[in-house]
Formats: sequence, C-alpha cells, structure tokens
Amino acid sequence: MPDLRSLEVFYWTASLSSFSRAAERLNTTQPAVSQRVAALERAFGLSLFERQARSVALTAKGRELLVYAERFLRLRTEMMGAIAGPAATTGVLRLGVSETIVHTWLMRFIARMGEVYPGVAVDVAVDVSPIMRDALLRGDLDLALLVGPITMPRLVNRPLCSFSVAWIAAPGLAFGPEPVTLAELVRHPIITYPKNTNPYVQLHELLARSNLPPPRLYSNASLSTIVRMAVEGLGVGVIPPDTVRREIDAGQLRVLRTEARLPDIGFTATYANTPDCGLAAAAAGLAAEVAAGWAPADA
Amino acid sequence: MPDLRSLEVFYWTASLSSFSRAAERLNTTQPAVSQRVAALERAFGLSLFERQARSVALTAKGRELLVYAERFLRLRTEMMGAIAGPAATTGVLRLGVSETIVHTWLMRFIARMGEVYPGVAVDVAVDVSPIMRDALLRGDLDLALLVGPITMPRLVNRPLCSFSVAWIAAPGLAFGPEPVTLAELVRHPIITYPKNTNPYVQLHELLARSNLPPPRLYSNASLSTIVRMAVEGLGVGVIPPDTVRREIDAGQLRVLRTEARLPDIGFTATYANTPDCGLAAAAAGLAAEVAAGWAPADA
DNA sequence: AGAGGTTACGGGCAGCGTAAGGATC
DNA sequence: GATCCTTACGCTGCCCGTAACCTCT
Repeated sequence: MPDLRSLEVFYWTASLSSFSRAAERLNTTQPAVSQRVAALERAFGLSLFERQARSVALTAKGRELLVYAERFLRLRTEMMGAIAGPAATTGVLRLGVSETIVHTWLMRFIARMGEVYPGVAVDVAVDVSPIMRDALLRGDLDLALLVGPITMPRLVNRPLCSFSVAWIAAPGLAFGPEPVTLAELVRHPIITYPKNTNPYVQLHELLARSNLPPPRLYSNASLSTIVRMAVEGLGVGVIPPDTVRREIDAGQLRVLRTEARLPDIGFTATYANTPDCGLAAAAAGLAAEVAAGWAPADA
Repeated sequence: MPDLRSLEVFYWTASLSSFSRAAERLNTTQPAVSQRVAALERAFGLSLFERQARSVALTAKGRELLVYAERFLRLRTEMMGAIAGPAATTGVLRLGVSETIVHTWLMRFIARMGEVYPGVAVDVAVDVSPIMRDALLRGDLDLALLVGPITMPRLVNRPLCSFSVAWIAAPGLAFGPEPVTLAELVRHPIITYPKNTNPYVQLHELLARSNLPPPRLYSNASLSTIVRMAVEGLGVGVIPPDTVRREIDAGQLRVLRTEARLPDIGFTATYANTPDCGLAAAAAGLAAEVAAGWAPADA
C-alpha cells in the first residue's frame, strides 16, 4: 500500500521529469527516489515512467496517478493547515525579498515568523524581482516578497502594500523653487534601482516623455548604497520615502515637492502553487498582516 | 509528517471509540495503535482523544481530523481502484453468503474472484441474512450476498438476482389435481427456511391469511437439509426451484403447479460504506456480473 | 567521457509485538 | 479484580546514503 511519501516522491519526479532533480528538490539522493518509484511500480503492478535514453516520460497510468498524487498532497497541505498548530510546523522557508521590503518591515515579518512558527527556519535571499520570479518558477524559492503581481498560471499573488516613489535628495543639494520642475531635477545625477526593475522602467518612461536631455542615471542593485549616495549628495534619489524614514527624520534627506510624480510600486507575496505550498501560503498571510500593520510614512 | 497508515489507525480508533477494537479491526495489537495515535498527537502538537476513565472520546480537533482521515482513506480507495490492476490487489475478503446463493452461483463467483483477484483470499461464511446484516454493521464481514436490500445509511446494496419461490415435493407425495390448492398443500408438513428469514415470514403471512389450520412447519437453517427432507418425502419444500435444478432434472423433485404463489426473494451484494471498502465494492460488482450471467431456470 | 538511472550493500531507525505498569470502575 | 490504555524493551525490516555499475549520447 503506497504511503504519502512515495506519492510525494512520484509527484516531483513526474513534475520535473527527472529522478535526480526530484531528489534535489526533496533533499534526498537520486537512488532513494529511484527505489521509491520502483517500489510504487511494484505495488501497482505496472510501470509509471517510460525510461528513455536521456529523459523520462510518464506512461498513461502514470499521468492518471499524477492527478491522484497531487490531490493527496493538496489534501495533506489542507489538513496540516487546518489541524496542526503553527507551533508544530517545522522546516525551512526559502524566502526571497525585495530590498525595499528589507528597508521597511522585513524585520517585523521575520520576528513574527519566529513567534508564530518557532520551528521554521527562514532563509532570506535579497534580490530584484525579476530574478526572484525565475527562482520561484524554478522552485528555488518558496516565497518572495516582490514587486507584483506576477500574472502567471502557476503563481499565487497576495497583495501586501504599496509604496509611493519620490524624488529625494540631501538638504545641501541645490534646486529651484518648489514645486521643483523635472528640468531642475535632471540637472543632478539620478540614483535609482537597477535596469529591468519596475521603478527604473517607470522613471525611464517619464524621462523619455519629457524630451529633456538624458540625465546621468546611477542605477544600483543595492538600495543601501543608493541611500548612501543620496545622503552624500551625489545626486537625486528616486526611491520610496518609506525606505528612508530614518534619514528624513534625522535631516539627512528630504522629499522634494515636485510635479514629476511617479506611479506607486505595489508589492505582493508571491509563491508557486505547488501541492505542498502550505507554509508559503501561511507565511504570505502573515506578511500581509505585517504589511497592513506597518504604518506607512504618509499616513 | 503523518502518513496514511497513521491516519487509518486514527480513523478506526475514532470510529470505534476504542483503541483495542481498532487494533482488532486492523489486525494488529493495541499498543501499536496506542503508539501511532500518540505519534500523531505529537506530530500535530495537540491531543486528539479525551482519555476518560472507561472510554475515549474525540476532542474538537480530533473530530476535525476525522473528516480529513476519511477523505484520505476514500481517496486512497479511489486511487487503488483507478490505478492498481486487479492483479496487484491483495488481502482477505470476508464474505458472507446466503445458502440460496451457495446452491446457485456461488462457485462461479468464487472462481471469478480467483481469476480476477488472484492475490485475494476469500473467507466464506454461510448464514442467514439477519445474522449477516449484524455482522456487516459490526464490521465482521466485508461483503454479504443476502436477501436485500437492507435500507440502512451505512450499507450499500447492489442488486444481484431474484428467485421465485415455489412449492416443491418428491414425485411420490400425493396431492389433488393441479393446480394444487393451499388446503391440499398444508396436509403435508412444510419444510422451509428458518424463522426471521424473509421466505419464512412470507409463507407465514400467506398461511395466516388462508384461515387454514396451522400446518406443521419444519424450519431448517440448512438448505441442503431442506432439500434432503423433501427428496425423502417428509413434506413439501417451499424454496426457490433454482436451488434444486439438479434434483428436478433427476426426477427426485418436482415443482407443484399451484395458485398459492409466494413473492420472489431478491438478493443483493451488501457492504458497509467504510472509507476502505474498495475490494468489497469491486467484488460486489463482480458478483453482479456473475449473477447476471447465470441463467435462471425459468428463463 | 559524462550525464542519468539502476543495482548492491551496510547502517540507522521507525514500528511492531510481548510483557509489565497504572488507572479507574 | 477486570478492563482498558500506557510504557518498556528487544527485534525485525524498511529505507536511506554511499558506491559501483550500466547505458546511451
């Protein structure tokens, strides 16, 4: 009689079309996967995979079984969510985080995770959203707090919060009378997020529409560095003020009043809709709570 | 992470409200059940049963889990039916059979079971329908071929065949001209099924309506013995002719033409609707096939 | 030769059954 | 004392990981 573990192994083997990738995903060895699948085939008295030269493919019965395996795993996820107390949940959550979140409420979220799920270890990887999107799809991340939503059939997006983007500069930097015009702004270098991120694209479009001479753009993958550069007066930062509340309060930076408004950036907790995404879904809920409880600067 | 076996053990423990009865049902020992339940409670981080003095009762979370456990077991049953070939099915089928079936097509059914499910051992117990009904409800039988249907929420009935009931006697027994009247019939002792069986009750009602003097009734739990007594000329048998085709063909018995008709008795394959009734349901289907393929005498 | 799956083998551990313990009626 | 569940303990057997092997490109 097959048990849930065997069905889980079969599910990933079938989904990834590979014994070794399944082993990797399940934190085990490839022979262990081989044996469990072989045991399943023995138990059912039929073959589930077509072992071809360089690849494995499901047989007809294998495709049927895959449906059942997924139903089993989803049922298990549902059961664990409904029955087991959070304290009983154990494991690792591979979390991807946009740096904007790091500078706002990530620490509160991590702390809440530690309180609610004391048995869960959170692996945090900070990166830009497109990279995390790929990592999610590859299964290298369980959950990502990123600029979203990402409209993809296999991804679930849970809205978190929205940040306004503003022009920010050190008090010493010289500008015309407020509201500052875009022409005034671009006389300084502009420091912002890297290319192929949402804020960069928005800024680029705004500048393109303006017919102004192309400014110097210092795009930087590290928000901390952007802040540091802005504080040093190297240019005008285009970032959410929420990420630099401390510096604003300390008088190191100020938000420029200007007509050159940029659209808000929305963040979502996004995870792959696998049959075993229980912890990711629960953590996404927790993130939504923390994000809602975190009072934005303009409130 | 709980496995299916643990959920199965929990299911029966909860359903039977007893660790020891669950152990009995699962063909294991009571400490083994105890340990698995304890392990489940540890895994979920909560208690599932209220251990009171003389009885165990589910907690609130336990009742929730029971629903999931049943869903898991039904899903497993469905999966095994859909995926595993019959050849892979192994185990024991505790089959209860009405003696009428024994005398008609039981052997064909047993043979078919052996062909289709070579890995299944069939334990046959012959008894009257009311006893088997209780055994089904107690879980002492997996499947019964009996006089049905039995209208009960926990029982599934699958119609099999219907037998006419006739008056049967040895050729030597003296009667008036045919069609024989009921008054003629009851001059001989009447040999039939035991009390509290359907045919006996039907016969009793017929006689009660007739206002005739009460005849001698030889009720007998063994159909073979009834046949033997009828052949010996000890009285008139009231049984389905289908059960004595051999004796009729051999001229040892004959069906009396009479107006005193008795209603047919219908048979069903009946089993308890437990979450693990896959083999019973499949065998019931097989029984229906065999019953349909068995040509009744009056055809 | 290298990637990917299978087979062989040794060790660890979970789970079972027997047996003893404890609580309640 | 009887019944029912729990705990203790030794054992079997499964399952995993390492390593060697096979096969196809």
